[in-house]
Amino acid sequence: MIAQIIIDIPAQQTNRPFDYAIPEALDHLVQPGMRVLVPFGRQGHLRQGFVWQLADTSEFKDKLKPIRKILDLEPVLNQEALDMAAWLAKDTFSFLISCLQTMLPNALRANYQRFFSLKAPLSADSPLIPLLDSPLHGKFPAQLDPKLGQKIKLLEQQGVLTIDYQVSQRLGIKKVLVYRNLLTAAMIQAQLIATRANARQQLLLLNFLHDHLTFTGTWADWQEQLPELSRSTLTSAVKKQWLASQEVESYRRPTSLETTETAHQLTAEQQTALAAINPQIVAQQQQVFLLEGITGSGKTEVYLQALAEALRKGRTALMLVPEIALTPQMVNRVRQRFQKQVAVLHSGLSAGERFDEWRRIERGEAKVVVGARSAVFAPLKNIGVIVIDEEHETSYKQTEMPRYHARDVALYRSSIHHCPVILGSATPSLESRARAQKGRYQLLRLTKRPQAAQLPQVNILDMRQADKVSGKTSLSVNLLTALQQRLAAGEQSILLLNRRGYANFIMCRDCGQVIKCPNCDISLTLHQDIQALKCHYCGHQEPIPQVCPHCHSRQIRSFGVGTQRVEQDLQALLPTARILRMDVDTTSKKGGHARIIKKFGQHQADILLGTQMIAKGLDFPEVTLVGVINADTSLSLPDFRASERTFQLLTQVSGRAGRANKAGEVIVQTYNPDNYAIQLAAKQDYETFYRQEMHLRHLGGYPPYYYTILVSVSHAQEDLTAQKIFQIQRQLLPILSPQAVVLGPVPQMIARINNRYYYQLIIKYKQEPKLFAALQQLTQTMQKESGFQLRIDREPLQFS
DNA sequence: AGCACGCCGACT
DNA sequence: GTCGGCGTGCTC
Repeated sequence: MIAQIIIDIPAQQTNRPFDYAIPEALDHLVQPGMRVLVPFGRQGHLRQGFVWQLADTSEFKDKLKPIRKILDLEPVLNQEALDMAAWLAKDTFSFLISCLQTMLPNALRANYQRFFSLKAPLSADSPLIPLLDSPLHGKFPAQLDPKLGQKIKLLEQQGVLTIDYQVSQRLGIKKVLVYRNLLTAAMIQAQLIATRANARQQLLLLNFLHDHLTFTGTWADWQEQLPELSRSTLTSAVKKQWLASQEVESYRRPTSLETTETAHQLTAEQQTALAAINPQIVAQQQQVFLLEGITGSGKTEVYLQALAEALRKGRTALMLVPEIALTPQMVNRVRQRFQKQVAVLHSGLSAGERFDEWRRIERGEAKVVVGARSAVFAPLKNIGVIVIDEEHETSYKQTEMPRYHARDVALYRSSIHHCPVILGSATPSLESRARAQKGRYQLLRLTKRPQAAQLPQVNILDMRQADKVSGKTSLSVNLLTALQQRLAAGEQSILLLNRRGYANFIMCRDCGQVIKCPNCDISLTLHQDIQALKCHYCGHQEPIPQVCPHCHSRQIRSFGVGTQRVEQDLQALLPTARILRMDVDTTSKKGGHARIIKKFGQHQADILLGTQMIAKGLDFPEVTLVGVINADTSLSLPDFRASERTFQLLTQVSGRAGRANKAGEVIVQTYNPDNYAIQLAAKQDYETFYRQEMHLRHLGGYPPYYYTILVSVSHAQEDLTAQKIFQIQRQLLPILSPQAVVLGPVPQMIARINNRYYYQLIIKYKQEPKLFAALQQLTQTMQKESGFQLRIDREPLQFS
């Protein structure tokens, strides 16, 4: 037998299977979907590969090398997954190997170790005895004897043992430090006197210990009780022997919720929606629903009851949520409904945690999967319904190979599993809404808020006329006054800084030169906190210069509004306000995002200041004011989706104000008060926006009236890059119909990144039967052209 | 990615 | 003559 194997070659210069001989010892063990180690190249170095297919013969019959080792006793990818990989590779012009790897948890891409657990002790003569490290637990040796492997597999089939996998790098059991008080009440009194009055944190800690002598917990637990406490105070307290610290094993899935939640009473609209969806789950029909519901209209309840219906029918369910909306609040709500049947996949998990969840899904222990983009590949069997919440979110599209859109993958899977798909949003993408218009999707609308909560009062503030706070160009007196009022009333505010297409750069006032990245054609961004200039494309970093590098003038200043700058200004204007800043800088650390949200949710701050990420799916009942500092910066982007993005952002952020019993107010500062996107977002009027925007897309010949494909080439030499893109254009033009439009070739908006030059062209088309094959052909030929990189992006969300 | 093969210029 | 620079192509 011959095994055709997709090999993981780092450079990914090849996209076809390689044939290998199956040694006799592995004869009936090798199956498609298994990972194997094979010798590759002249040196015969071992590489990991996926068995793609089995075959009887090979045209390389005399050159065949044998498979060296199998890494799985059961395939990690079933036939459905392999077929999906083939489809995905073709659909996104990607390499098969990259598709196979994105479908697996990271842990399986690297080395891992295998263990087995026994249900009962083995008999003394069992060949597995040498592998045991405890009576019921054994370890696979690095080089497993194939006969032994066969034996283990047989025992697994008989249910005598189960096989567990662990990642070798993460093999160490996760440990956390737990701090425990050592002081008695009397000792605390003594220390309180002995400690200097300006040692604020230490006094804080002592006072807390006085009232909680037995308090024990991790750093996170302490911080929850004493938000101001720094970690170093705890460590120094250990040194002074006030506290003892101890390493304790922590489990990867600590959360098991005691509380349960049952289904809510449905509104009439929610009932109508479910009455349409549920029969399709029962009938196993591949029907797509577009659930268009204003913020707070209870879309989630519809999802949850649809998931429940799938489970009742003995099927599984998949729910996709944007990464940013995968908050503990959100996850807990699903867990409370479905308890242990839920598996959660998100980027906050370590490789080990993620793998544990993946295994639970694969074994069928978890029947409901909640996760971000890549969870669409979750190894669920017999899917009954797929939900995509906030379906318009751009984060569903992956920006690297394979450039898939989770929505398209979901539609593919629904056709295999014969199940309905629910796309939900308050502001659907025009593509989806247009398909609903044409009847390809069924439109379901939720227009009312259940608890009769009223929509917030939205005021559009014309910044051309408005009084501005003296010395500040970005803050109106109205907004400042409103902030002061909330502060006085003890209520919370959210401030959105729309930073899309807007950054903080440094320019010389004498010669007008902007400081740019030496590797890329882009200005460097000022980061006040680390006192450095940073390139957001290649990561280049340099200190802030004192004089202009071109003319040596001292008149170099920063321009633009950054969150750090606004935070400083606000703090100066509102000295008593507790301001929390949320942007890439403050959330990059693991869990930083969740920590800020938690802090704000517990009302430990008065103002939450941040970029787009504060707009998504957060629910803070105490917030009564939402301010948008610059509504229109995203309007001026050279992107036909600029209005759509602005509308979505403003609609979402406006929905954040006053959701419970308190009335909310929204202040939108803008230089384009008459713009339709801004006007209609203020009214939360999606349908009118949809019609108007569709009209403009029609006039401009943009999606959803046309499909788009971006073809981009890069090379270290600019002239070669330009030549190549024109050559590609000449190749493609003859096979295109007269209806297709080719835009470009042009240099990319940022034409040089990391010392590579980028040129692109965009094809707009309706129906081009020959185009895909030609592009497929192009990926093949370009592999042979060294130094060039080709990128083909179907339906790109960013045209740069 | 590696690594061999091969074509060219510079050197003991 | 021969050593070694790196551009090019292959790996079942």
